[in-house]
Amino acid sequence: MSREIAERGDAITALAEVFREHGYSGSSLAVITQQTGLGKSSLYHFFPDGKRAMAEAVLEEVTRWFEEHVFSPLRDPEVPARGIENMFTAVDEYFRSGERICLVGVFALGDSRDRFETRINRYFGAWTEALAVALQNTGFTDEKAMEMAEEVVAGIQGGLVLARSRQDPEVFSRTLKRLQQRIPAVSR
Amino acid sequence: MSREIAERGDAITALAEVFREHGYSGSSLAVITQQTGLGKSSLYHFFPDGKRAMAEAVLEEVTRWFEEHVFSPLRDPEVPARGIENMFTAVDEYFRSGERICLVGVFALGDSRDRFETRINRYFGAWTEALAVALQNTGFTDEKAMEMAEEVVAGIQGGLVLARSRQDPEVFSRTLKRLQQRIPAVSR
DNA sequence: TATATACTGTACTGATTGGTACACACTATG
DNA sequence: CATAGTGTGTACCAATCAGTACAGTATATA
Repeated sequence: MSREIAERGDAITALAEVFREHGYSGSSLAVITQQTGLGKSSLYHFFPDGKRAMAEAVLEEVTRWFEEHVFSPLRDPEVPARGIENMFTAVDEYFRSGERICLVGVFALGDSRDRFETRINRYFGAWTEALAVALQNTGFTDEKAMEMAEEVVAGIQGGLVLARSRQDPEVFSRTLKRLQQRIPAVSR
Repeated sequence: MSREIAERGDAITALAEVFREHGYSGSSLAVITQQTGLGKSSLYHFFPDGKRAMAEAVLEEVTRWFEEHVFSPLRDPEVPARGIENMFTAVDEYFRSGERICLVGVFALGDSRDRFETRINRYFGAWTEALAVALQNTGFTDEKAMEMAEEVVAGIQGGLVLARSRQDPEVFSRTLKRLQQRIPAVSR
């Protein structure tokens, strides 16, 4: 019967793309099964608590990825400028230069906001604070660092919204470039 | 039977709040009837083409409002600085200093993106271009004006996303202030 | 090769979805 | 005060929703 045995990790990767594309309530089980290629039985095998658990797992994985590839390098006190540069390249790759949008942002604006408010809050909180730490380490005052960190994180989200709205990924690339130039330690 | 006779305009205003809060697919007819106080029969009386037509009407009304109160003043060649200042105050009021989010942004990130892509694109296109015109009239070169306009519109959207995500409207207020300070003609 | 565990297809459930039908009640006009 | 047009409540529809049950088939370990 079963040809290709799936793993939970693969399922999460596929689910992330579905939720990113359709939002939470737009991702019906029918859409999910079709787009992931996994039957209901497989999905409920990996996620016995259903659709909500699927979204939780996806949010957790996204946060984990950013923690490892973006937030953690930012907190390194040895080479703060490298952490910031790394953030811009990692973010550019992750969002495929503006062709992808931020799943956490999608959840934050959609009807799933209340359902996942803690995770959403933590994701953006961790990002902003890690970036502020890096900025402090490049010489910013605490206050200015927090201000700039907020500006950059908000700017990235806005760039994604605008790029998606105008169906022009270049908007995001330009936004990233502009933001990077506002940070002396990494602008060239 | 009917106590309070409703009008189409009132319905649109109420519908806007529902879609803003729950997104398109999150706004079931049950949610809509409950939150607007209008029965199905009233809704389908005003919008014979159903839910999709309700969302179209809301998008049209939002665009009309911004055209009148934001975009049009920006295009006035006589007093460009006043148009820009007006934009910041109008936007601050409209989004209730960060307690509200952008309905067009919600639609842009959600599953309704494809359904309303033309309207979404036009809204942000009109905003960016009107602002660019105003910036040119304050002395920016064409290129710099377009760049700055994109930065401001994206910044506003990002500020809204972050304010909602962190459940802290102040984030939006700070974002607005920062953006305004980047424009010489209106920073003080 | 035996057996336990991991995975999956098919068929169902009750609840909710967007939408329709139609009788009824308001209100504004003549 | 008659009557046309506007607005509304109730009851219904087929389709889809998330979730469950269960019999099956793969794979891993021994």
